[in-house]
Amino acid sequence: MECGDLFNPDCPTRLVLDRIADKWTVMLLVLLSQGPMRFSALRRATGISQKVLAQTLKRLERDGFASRAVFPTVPVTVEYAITPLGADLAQTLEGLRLWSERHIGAVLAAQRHYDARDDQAA
Amino acid sequence: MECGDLFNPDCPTRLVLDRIADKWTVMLLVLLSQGPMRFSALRRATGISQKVLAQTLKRLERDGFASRAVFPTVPVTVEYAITPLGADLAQTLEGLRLWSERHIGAVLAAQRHYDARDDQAA
DNA sequence: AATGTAGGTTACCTTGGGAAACCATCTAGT
DNA sequence: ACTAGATGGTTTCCCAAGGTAACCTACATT
Repeated sequence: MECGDLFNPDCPTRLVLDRIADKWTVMLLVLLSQGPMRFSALRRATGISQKVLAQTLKRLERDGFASRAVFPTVPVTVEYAITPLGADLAQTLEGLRLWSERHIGAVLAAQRHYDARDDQAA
Repeated sequence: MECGDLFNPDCPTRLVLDRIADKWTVMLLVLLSQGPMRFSALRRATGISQKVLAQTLKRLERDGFASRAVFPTVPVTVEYAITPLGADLAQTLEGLRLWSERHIGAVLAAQRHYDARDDQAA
């Protein structure tokens, strides 16, 4: 049942959107697309909690977006790298990052305007 | 403090990503970019719950992505339309929708592969 | 009077994220 | 020998966000 229709609630395409339309997923994929990174480097770069970072990386690996490599150094080194599929997605997500950085001013202005109007009503 | 650096945890750009990297936001903006829609039409098209739909639409309005118009018909008609800012964002998100629909097969295949490997280990 | 429709709000419960502690393994320092 | 420190997690607990279902207002039909 691979209907390919995002707007059918029973379509598996929705599952894909559920996964990739997530702030941590976006941030990790954009980071990994710049080069492989280790667990603690990802943690420091994003500020994500250890638990959720581990969960999110597991999902990225399961979905075929990232690969996990363990090097028996001491202490152990675990490196996460992006896959071709993940790189393809990251390119799409990069547009989202650029949009955020470019339009944040407009969004904050809209919020101030909305909140001011709200105060009048109250 | 509009630093414009997505990877700084204290940067307001993160707030923007938090809002737009959300599955309901993506779906609603893509829908609204095709034309204005009423509350219940959005509800039927997405399957989102009434409570969360109302919340998400309020946020979209506050962030300047959508506008709300009330028509005093009976019963009352409330129409949501996309704004220029929202349309700009929706164009970026449309890429995400297309990606989901085009690569769902690869993702499902990766999941099957991962799960099969997992079964062996167990 | 009862029912239906549109657009919500409210109460309640369950799920998921965040903070902090713990753990295994090895090395370096004293 | 003992302690501290780094890495990559897992576990525990708590709180906020999401889902379900019931209710509400206003009017119109039957």
